[in-house]
Amino acid sequence: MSQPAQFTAAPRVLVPAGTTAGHALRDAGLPGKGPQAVVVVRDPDGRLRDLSWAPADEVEVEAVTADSDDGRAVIRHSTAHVLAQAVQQLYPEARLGIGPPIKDGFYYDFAVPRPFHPDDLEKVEQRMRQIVKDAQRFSRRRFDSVEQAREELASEPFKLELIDLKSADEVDTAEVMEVDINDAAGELTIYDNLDPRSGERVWADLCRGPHLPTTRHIPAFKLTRSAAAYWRGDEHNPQLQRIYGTAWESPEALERHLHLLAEAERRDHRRLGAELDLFSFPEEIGSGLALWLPKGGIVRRAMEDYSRGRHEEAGYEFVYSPHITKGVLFERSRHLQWYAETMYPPMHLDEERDSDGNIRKPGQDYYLKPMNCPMHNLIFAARGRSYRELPLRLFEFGTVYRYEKSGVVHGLTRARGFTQDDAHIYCTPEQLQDELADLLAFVLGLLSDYGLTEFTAELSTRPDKFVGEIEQWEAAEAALEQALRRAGLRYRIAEGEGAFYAPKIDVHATDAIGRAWQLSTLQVDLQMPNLFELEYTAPDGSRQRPYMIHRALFGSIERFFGILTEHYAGAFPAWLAPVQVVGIPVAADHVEHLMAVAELLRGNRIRVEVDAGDDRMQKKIRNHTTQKVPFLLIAGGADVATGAVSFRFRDGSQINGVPVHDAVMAVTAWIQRRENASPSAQTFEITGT
RNA sequence: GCCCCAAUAGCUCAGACGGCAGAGCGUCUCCAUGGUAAGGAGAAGGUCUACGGUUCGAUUCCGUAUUGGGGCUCCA
Repeated sequence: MSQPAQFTAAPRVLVPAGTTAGHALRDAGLPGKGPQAVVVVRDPDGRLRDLSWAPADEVEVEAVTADSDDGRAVIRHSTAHVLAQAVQQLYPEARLGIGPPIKDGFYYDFAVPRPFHPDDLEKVEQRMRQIVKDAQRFSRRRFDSVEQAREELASEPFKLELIDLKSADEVDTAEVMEVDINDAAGELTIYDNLDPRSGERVWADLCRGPHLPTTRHIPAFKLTRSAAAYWRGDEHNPQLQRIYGTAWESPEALERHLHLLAEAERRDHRRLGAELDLFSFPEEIGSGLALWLPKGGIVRRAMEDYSRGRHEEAGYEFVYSPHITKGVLFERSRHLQWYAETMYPPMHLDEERDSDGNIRKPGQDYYLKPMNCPMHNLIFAARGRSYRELPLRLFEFGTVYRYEKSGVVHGLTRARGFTQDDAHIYCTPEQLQDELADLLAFVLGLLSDYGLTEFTAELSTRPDKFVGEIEQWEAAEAALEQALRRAGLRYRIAEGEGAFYAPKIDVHATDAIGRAWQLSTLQVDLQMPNLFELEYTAPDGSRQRPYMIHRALFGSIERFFGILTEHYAGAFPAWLAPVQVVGIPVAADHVEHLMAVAELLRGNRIRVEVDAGDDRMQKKIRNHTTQKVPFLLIAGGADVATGAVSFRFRDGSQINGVPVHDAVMAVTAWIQRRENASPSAQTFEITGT
């Protein structure tokens, strides 16, 4: 069936005066069931309305279907109401917080005497299914006055607080909490859940809406977890118990989502790190401090080697700096003033006391470095600098230590000790624009070489806590934005999210299952050169202050390694794989032949092993496939006789009887090309017999 | 840092109103020499995370700590 390209513009329908949107849609023949069901409508002002909405005059509305973003939000929000009702029926003492839709689902916060246990969630979910089956009608009702609302919601302290906040206009609740309790006319509304037979009110919740017509219209949902969360996201407020769930336009869509979650779990780098012998986090070392095992070490070094080569080509100079320094350095950089709480506490050294215990010499505080930039500033200042040296690009794989709060540490992606691929570029004001544009192109190019190809960016501007002059900040922000435009990168502006000393660009990459990860960061720093009084001599002999660009591409090697592990689900491209080739003899007689092949490969710097153990070959294939080895070379009597080997790839495909010389050349070429695709009989262009 | 959950062999996990500790995988030994995802037999392997408490007796119950997980907050 050939059809012209479809623009999926939402259908529009005229709603005559005195009838409901729902009726008009039904008359227009739009579906009320299935993933394409119309769940709400958008009025001419762009506001979403219940299907029971009956406009005073004839209007044209836009149908919002269940499988649209807005449609899903309505489904999820309605499901959150069902969750709240179920919880209050099972635990009558539970008081309500808020229950907004979020990415992929919804949550609802409750004040309860006892936190929810996983078993409780099952009970709640069962009750929710009953409520869905009941087909309770969501019915909108407007309060006549704030007082009336206060009276009706007297037993719900958090709802009262919302009413107070809203009527005092203290906060924009829509912005702060992703929910709005006022309707279009600025009036308070409540949604009653009505029993379909008796029409009696079963439950009610302060809400702006809109909602599905009935609870029966919820196509598919599932509760996922419970956790604590602070009321209105502020850690000074009481902690509420939050229940998370997910809801979708169809059971199939829910299934797809759950499958994606399972897929993410399968790819979890912490799990793969153990299975593939890449790294470990021994308790004896401490939270957030990784031990790299030999196989992880190989991958890491391959990553570093390639990055180092690219940086060399791009004119970077390589430096090294100590892990520990006297506090005076970080006083000068202001880190001790602004970020002391995320630094490991100092080591107090060199103090001397007399025999009475009185301090004779006060000693020094030494700190582990949380950043490399102050060190690099000292390298810049090690001697006088000329404009001829600029841009000066100092690069270091610099290991830093940050005392992250215990709750945020997460595998390699958020560790306490990690190594930044850190560089600082010192340049003249005239060079800044081009340097930034080149840099951004360099960043995207390098990341692509590791197999990440989809990028977006974020421009973070001046935060509340900042140093320096506002005009300088604005100039730097403009320079960054210009670089983004020149790179043609899709970006959004994150107001106030810059570092205390600099605005920045963050580059996000999308992985194989569609998750966005923040990777690279570029910052234009105006303050460090001032604080360190950095200078270069200009052509006219005057002393000038350079600009400084901070940048890290991987962010941290640990983090990037973790992300790549998840991106490839542990099946690294051959050039990064810890073991690139394993030779598997059909029987012991064929070991010698494979040893000779391995020797040839090893001569080409290929990481190759021959499995001469006494497992059966089927078992060896299984073992090395599980270990995600890209090339398995199998040899039996036929191969030995003809001077050949047989390939088996990670996907199970095979190429048999390839002459040894051809096989060695092809594998070597594939790896030296740094091919990111996974080799298979289809992609690996070589013929057998 | 806060809330909840968890911790048993190298790994994944079972287990017991409180009374000598279990499986699979892995490891080691032997047999088997097998053409594309688990051949067979045997053995070794444990302070049941740590420290306190209750108890005749604690891996099991209680408390604290450590580490991990899910969130909140945070992420220079």
